[in-house]
Amino acid sequence: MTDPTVPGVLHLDLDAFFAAVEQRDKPSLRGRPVVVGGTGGRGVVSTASYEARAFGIGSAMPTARARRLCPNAAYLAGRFEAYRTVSRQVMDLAHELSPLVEPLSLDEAFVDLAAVHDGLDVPRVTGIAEGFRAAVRARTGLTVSVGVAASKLVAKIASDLRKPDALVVVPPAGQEALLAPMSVRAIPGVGSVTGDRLARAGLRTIGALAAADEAELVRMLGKAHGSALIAFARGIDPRPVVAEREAKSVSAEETFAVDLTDRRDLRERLRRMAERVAVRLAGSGLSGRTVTIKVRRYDFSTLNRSRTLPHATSSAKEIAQQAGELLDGVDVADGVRLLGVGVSGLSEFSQIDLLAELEPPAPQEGPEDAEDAEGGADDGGASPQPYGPHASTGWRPGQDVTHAEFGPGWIQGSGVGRVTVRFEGPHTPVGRVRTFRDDDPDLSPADPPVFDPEAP
DNA sequence: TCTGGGGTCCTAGGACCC
DNA sequence: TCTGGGGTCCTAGGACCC
Repeated sequence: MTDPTVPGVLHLDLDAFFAAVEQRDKPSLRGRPVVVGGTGGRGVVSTASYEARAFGIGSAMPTARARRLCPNAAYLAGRFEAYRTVSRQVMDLAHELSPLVEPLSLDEAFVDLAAVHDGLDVPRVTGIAEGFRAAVRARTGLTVSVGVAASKLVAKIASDLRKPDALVVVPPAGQEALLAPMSVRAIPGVGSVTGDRLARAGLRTIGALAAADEAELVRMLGKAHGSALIAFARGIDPRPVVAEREAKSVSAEETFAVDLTDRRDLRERLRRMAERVAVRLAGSGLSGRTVTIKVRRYDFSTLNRSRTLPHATSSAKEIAQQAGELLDGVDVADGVRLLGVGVSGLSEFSQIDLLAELEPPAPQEGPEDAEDAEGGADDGGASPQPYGPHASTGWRPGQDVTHAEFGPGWIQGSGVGRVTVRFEGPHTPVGRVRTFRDDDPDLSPADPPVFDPEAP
């Protein structure tokens, strides 16, 4: 439980994280608009650099619209391996402040300072937070915004207040004055639907919400949301910082470049996604009892179908089998734009599951599955690929590569049998561009470049 | 403008059990 | 005959977050 009289909760939020890593590793992109996200026809923006935001580009915007707003930005597919490495470094630094670190995503976390410090006040937490921000910059070359307050709610709002590269400490006594005039949309958990509902009831600011009638709010938004929201508005947030939350589900999904209607094709894609889910389950030593498929249709309407097994599984084959049967119950004739599969009801891997994985496949499953696999493989080549030209060549914009003669670089673009590479890295000057045939044997994918904090 | 991929949490109805 | 009360599990849908 957090102490409402002490500014003991720190929230950290890396600035324009994915785009900032790209600009760090690609000198030619520094100071320029950079957009990381889906680069295909149906992609959306994950992160826009501040230079790109000046053009009106923001998260969750369709990339096609971003391209119209700023055709000259660099559009990159994202390098999650590199982002994970930086994230780990930042979380390690957070652990030096307190063992109680609660990551929310790759670029955000809460840290419970009160868990290790007594007598925290504004000057003390300011010193701690500035030291942390300096350490992040030195270790990763990136800027991080930080908010410190007496609760998670206010710490998170504070970190967002003067982004980028800012620290905001909210003393408990200043909390009410800060919150009252802010829009209800500033509260995490109030999105467009809840925001509109509140606005229709005349509740636009946190101050107005704080004075609202709780029973009415509960009627409008439901028990949990209604009472939590009014408490937040009144500055009451007793949620503790919780380290190491356990995963509740593991899933994979894919939006297709073109809506699909062929059942065998869909089934084969579902099977491949089931494999990815199974690999990740096994990687974390988990298995689950409930298999869910997600189907988004041509008109964006989405449905889920799930089935709970008497036992937990992490077998790709079994997940694919269950998912396939669930898909049989869904009408796909009008076109499917997204398909996904997930496993929930997770538990730690049991001995029984381990044995089942080691045993040969049950004989009665054999023939049918073999047929499916063959049909799917035949089908694969002719089917529409996700995200057009990049997927077919294998080169994705932003991807790290190395060339036998020219060394390390990154893919600037590809198409019509050619690929353009810029040869530079985090500690080089802006590099030169060269174009190759996209099947040039001298060109190969590479690991992300290593950022060296000691480099000049 | 036309909407990704990976998640979390909540609600509500029905089955089933005691 | 005609109708309890509570708890848990399952399924489906939806809001929201980064």
